[in-house]
Amino acid sequence: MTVITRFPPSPTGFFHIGRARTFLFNYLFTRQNGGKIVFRIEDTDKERSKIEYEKDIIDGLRWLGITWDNAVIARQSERNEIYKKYLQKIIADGNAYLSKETPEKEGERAEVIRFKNPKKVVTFTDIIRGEVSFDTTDLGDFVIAKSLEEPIYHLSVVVDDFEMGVTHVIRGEDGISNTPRQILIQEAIEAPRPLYAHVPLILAEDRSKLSARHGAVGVTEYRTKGYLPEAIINYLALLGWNPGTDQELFTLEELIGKFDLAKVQKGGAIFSEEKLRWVNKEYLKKAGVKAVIPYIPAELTKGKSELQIQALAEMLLERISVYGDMKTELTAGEYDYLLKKPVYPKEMLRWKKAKSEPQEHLENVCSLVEKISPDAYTVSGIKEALFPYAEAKGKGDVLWPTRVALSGKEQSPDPFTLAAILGKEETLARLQSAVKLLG
RNA sequence: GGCCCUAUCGUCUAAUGGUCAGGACGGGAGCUUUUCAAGCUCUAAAUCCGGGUUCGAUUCCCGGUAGGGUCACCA
Repeated sequence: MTVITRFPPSPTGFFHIGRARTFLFNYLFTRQNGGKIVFRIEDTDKERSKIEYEKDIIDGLRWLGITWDNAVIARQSERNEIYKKYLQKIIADGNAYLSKETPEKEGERAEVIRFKNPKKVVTFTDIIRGEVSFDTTDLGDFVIAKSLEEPIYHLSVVVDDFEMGVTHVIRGEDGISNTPRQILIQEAIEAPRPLYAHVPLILAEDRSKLSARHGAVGVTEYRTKGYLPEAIINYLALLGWNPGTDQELFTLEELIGKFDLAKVQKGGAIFSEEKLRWVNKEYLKKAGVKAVIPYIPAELTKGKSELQIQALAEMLLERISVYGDMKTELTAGEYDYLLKKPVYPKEMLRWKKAKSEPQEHLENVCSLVEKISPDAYTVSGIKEALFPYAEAKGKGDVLWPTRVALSGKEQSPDPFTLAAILGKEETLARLQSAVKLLG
């Protein structure tokens, strides 16, 4: 039996991180079984469906690298003829009927189509949860369409899943209570019952269902913040599933190989951006220095040579978890010393444990820097030039004032890195200013 | 409230009818280092409660409690 699953977003909101994980689980399960995924836009609600949401979902999926298999995306709004056919059958069989109503809200109809509830206990097997039973009596005769031309979600889903040959319905736990009425409709149209798997919800800090009121929940927002798609995939896969080993970092291929739907957790999991940041940092390290360069804010690279940018990128990579951190820290003034000449009290130039005066050291450092050839003016080249002197005179005595002269800060990257980023000319200028300040 | 689902460190989770209940993030301490960052090492921290079953339950059963989901002419 070929596995067929589906991505059935309703374009009534931006691409949510929780939906992304549900799609990911569908994706992993289907790929490992050599199956097919049907992408289907559930836009039967014309008022709430918006093209911008649809675009956001598709863009987000592409960015994450989650693929589907139908070249043309199915669209429920174009399938009314099909639903109508099934509605007519259900009515003809006596399983549904036209019902007179008293409209209470705007837009409500005086006549709708209600399903004739057989009032029985429905039991289905959930791959994640085992047997689940519902008594459908409490559901009453629920509405399945506003008219023959306007089906409601439950009807269209069941018809589509049947027509498209869906074998596995993998969806969020919030869909579990929809299952009994959908099974009832399946039975009415004589469709086989797919296998169900209800994955636990992603929760906010307060353990409620993660939603827009909890801040960043859109995939696009994480993309804008500078997260790597691989990191998000990796983190999301681990939220509610694990391979049973200590491994935490996986490629998509590894996930496809190791994922096990039946081992998915039953309880909801709180989304931790803290941990996502850690995963992302691991991926940043793998991507390396070259990958950081395009993301460095232009203010920091302006007028800098390739060697300088290289040193800058190395320094930044060590300090960030997400590319967007560079922008955040820049805005916070974290890198002001790279943008303008530092201002600091001259006492700062003296290391608190110093045994000698900084002025002479700074003068000597100046002349050592002077002698470095342009192509050796790198972090390691500068270190090579200065370190023997620093070791001879006391590392703190020499390096502390050098670093402060370049950054004007108690805490900053090391002086070799700073010198390489600033460039020879600026480095010398700053060292000379420091000497002048002391003199 | 009805119905459904769930319950191991703060968080994500592993494990077994018998272990010092393991790992990761985050926290704390230390090492390294001119400072910061990074790195390394160490450390604190959990089986919701009450009954059973059992020689023995975190694990199996029942009850409670707590949390979540869902109860549309939305999806």
